[in-house]
Amino acid sequence: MGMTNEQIARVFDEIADMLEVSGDDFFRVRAYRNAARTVRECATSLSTMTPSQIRELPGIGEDLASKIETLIKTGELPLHRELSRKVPPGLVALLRVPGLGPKRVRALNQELGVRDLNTLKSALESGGIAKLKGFGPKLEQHLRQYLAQLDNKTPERLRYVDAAAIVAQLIGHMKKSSAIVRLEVAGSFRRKKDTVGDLDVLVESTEPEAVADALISFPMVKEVVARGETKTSVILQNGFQIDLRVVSRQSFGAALIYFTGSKAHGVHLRRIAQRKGLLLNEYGLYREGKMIAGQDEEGIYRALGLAWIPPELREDRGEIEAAELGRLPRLLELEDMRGDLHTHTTWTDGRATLEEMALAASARGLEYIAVTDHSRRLAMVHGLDPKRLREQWREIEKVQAKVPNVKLLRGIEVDIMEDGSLDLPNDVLAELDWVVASVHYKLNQAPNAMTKRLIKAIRNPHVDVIGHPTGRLINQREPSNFDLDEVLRVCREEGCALEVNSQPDRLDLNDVACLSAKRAGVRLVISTDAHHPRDFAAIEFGVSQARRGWIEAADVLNTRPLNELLRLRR
DNA sequence: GATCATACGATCGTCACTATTCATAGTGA
Repeated sequence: MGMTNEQIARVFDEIADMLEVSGDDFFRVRAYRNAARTVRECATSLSTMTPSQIRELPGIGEDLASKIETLIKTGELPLHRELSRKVPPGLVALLRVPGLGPKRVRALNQELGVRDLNTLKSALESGGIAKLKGFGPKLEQHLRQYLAQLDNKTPERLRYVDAAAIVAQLIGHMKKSSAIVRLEVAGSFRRKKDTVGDLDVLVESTEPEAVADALISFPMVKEVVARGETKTSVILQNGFQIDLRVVSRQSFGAALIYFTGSKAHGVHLRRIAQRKGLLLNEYGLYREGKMIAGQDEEGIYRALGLAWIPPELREDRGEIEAAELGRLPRLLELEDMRGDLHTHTTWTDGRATLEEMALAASARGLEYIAVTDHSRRLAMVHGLDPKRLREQWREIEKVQAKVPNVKLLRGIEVDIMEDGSLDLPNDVLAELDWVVASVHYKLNQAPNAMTKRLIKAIRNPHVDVIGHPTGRLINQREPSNFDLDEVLRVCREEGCALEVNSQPDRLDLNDVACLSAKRAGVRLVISTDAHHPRDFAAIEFGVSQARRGWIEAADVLNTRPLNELLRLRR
């Protein structure tokens, strides 16, 4: 049978969710969550491990080991099946509603028969929720607001990273077809937008039928919505749509421009073509009915008098004017990144030891990393107080001796308190090589208060950079509201940098804010916020956002060699 | 459910904030 670690982890996570709303023992729930995490992070496939090796994993005892064995052998688990039968599927989703946890969800279910978002809505309409034990008028009001906001939300777009995972599988599958000469994924995916609504797949082929068949046989496909001569559309099990277009070699470049977009970019290009007495469409660039370009993008841009424009810039935010003048930015490249200035270890909520992180950084060829664990305000992750921070410095010294080729900077991710003060005293901060200051709670402060809070932190001379400045979590949490221009002004004045956090659900600052920062003369830091060795790879996503924001290597502090970086500190 | 270790039974990351029960349960980071 065989199951991937991710699949096993998911079963355990679902069991934990279902046990939780069933009101099962909290520690049992946590045991399943821990196990899910262990399995997910295990570097070798559990299907290839012996039972005794599995038993040795931390948090996996006799019982869970045998459950894993059952899963690998049969692909399912009686406990999971039984719980799925007992617990309404929509009930688990209610745990994600702010203000609702296992206890309240259970109460809603037992007292009012609430099973999912819809029945919750009816319960709110018919009243009575506020009378439930543990519920009151305030909470009822919050729930109403939340549900109303859900209603006007546009359908969810996938995070770039999730789209990328689908693309990787899709390409692996399609490449097996010999009918495909060339394949490119266009659309917002190619422009590296932080979220992707659907996939536009462009294929060069002389056998459109065979290419369509290849797409339709992709295992994730749930439904074929359209099938024509050159266009096929399918919907995947997760609701994501893929549009396939088969084009000829001579039109490939024109189609690539057309389907990469953005729409505004395309409109602007066609206007330029018109001005020159040309016609641009998805098949090519024509003069008096005769094709003069179309096979590749460069040729079309050239014929329009433009330099080739990187997809990340194609938003009609001035890139066409810049291309006309030969003044396109020389965008930041992945290879420009020399160090990572935001990382965590097992001293707080990291999942790997300082040594493991240092070795991973070395393996990736990084020149330096800042070890920036949390400060004490984040009690849940056992945030560092001055005493433990100093203890960490001793370990940094020891690990540095073992891993000499990556410079380990003594850092902190210090919490910005509600009033803008910092969670560690200045004399301690003064001893550090690198200080990231971040907001982790009370993210929904009024805009004025949040602006003041950030500015006070920026004015602290020890702060090098503000971490994940808006606090947004893609599809989960809105960015906090503050006056970005004012914050940028003070950053510029104080020489404080802003972070582009590369975690796939943060990407914070986003592309537009990167551009604003650049225009305001504020330096950026692109970091991964790595909690695990494999997180270092996420730098790719931060770099993409920065590229979308016209960022060049010179705009980013951690493209510099170490000595230059330290000199540039304020 | 795992772990530790008085080898059975206790312990398992903490703390601040919110709403309601105004001292405490529930939630969230």
